[in-house]
Amino acid sequence: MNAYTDFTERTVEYNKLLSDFKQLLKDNGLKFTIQREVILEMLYSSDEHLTPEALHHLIQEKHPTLNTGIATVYRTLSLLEESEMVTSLSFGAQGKKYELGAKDHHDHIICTECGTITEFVDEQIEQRQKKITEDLGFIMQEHSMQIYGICETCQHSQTTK
Amino acid sequence: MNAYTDFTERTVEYNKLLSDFKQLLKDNGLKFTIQREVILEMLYSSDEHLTPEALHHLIQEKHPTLNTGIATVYRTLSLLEESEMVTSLSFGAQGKKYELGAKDHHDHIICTECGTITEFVDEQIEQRQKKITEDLGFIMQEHSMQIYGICETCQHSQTTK
DNA sequence: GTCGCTGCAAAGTCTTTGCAGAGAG
DNA sequence: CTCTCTGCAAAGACTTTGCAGCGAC
Repeated sequence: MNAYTDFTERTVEYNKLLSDFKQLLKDNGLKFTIQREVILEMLYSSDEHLTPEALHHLIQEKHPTLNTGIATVYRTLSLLEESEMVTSLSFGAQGKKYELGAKDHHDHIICTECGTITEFVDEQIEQRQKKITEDLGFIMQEHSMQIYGICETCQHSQTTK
Repeated sequence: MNAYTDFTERTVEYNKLLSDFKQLLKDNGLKFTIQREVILEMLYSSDEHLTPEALHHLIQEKHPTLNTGIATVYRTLSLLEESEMVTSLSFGAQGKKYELGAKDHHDHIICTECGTITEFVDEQIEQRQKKITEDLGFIMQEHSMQIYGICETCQHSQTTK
């Protein structure tokens, strides 16, 4: 269904992520704690764009004994964002959502009915963006694009509205 | 310097905006108040992407006698946004910025050094977005794109950093 | 052992809401 | 006149911070 997900690579990918994270911590004299590991793991395995609150909920559900505080979630997300291991998205609604940034660059298409976020990449647009940036005299650092629309599922259930 | 700004059209454009706004209010049994007019006027004349707070400041500066409250600014912006007369942008940082939506569609390139926002449109990307959306089975409603980089001015003063 | 990390609760931001008087239609 | 708006202040939502004990190294 989704050509971009290759399950056979997940473990390898996650292990790399984890060791990158450990390295990052070591380089900065920070400690590798269970809470930090769990946050990374949840971000990785959930494959979703999570709000800090949703992430916190998920952690309490999967690892209830840890009794992780929301403050730790915020602190770790900030840490990960500063280190560019995760990216934050703020689409209109209140609050941010986070996703792992280790994945390849991609853009988002958001269903305005059900809120689902789908990812995509288009090489043609990528190149065009680069050109526009240069034409305007900028040095490009990053970019993001969102399309808002109604997904196939919601189109079909549209009659109920 | 900016090919997209045509000063001869500004008054006409603003008057249209204003009468659209009055019509909108009338259609919904709402009242046309000085505060609402001033908010629209400031949004129009400032040509910038304003935060509610910045807008409030600007209003207090230009129309100190009105003593406009921040709550009114928020209420009016929500009203304008619902009616699609303004668009809100949320680029990473806390809080939203607003811009008049009556202008033609455009995207944004943001300088990560000085925060300046430049607008642009690229027909090629527009069309590509449409195609992608269709390919993914979505019905497109709107879209937004942001490029982050370093503007020409900041590149030159980069040495000071 | 040391020094950073964590949970808790308190403090900050930004935004929304309730209310009584002011003002548009 | 009526009914919506407004400013004010209080309440909410989300995020950050201070602190004392806990745990990684």
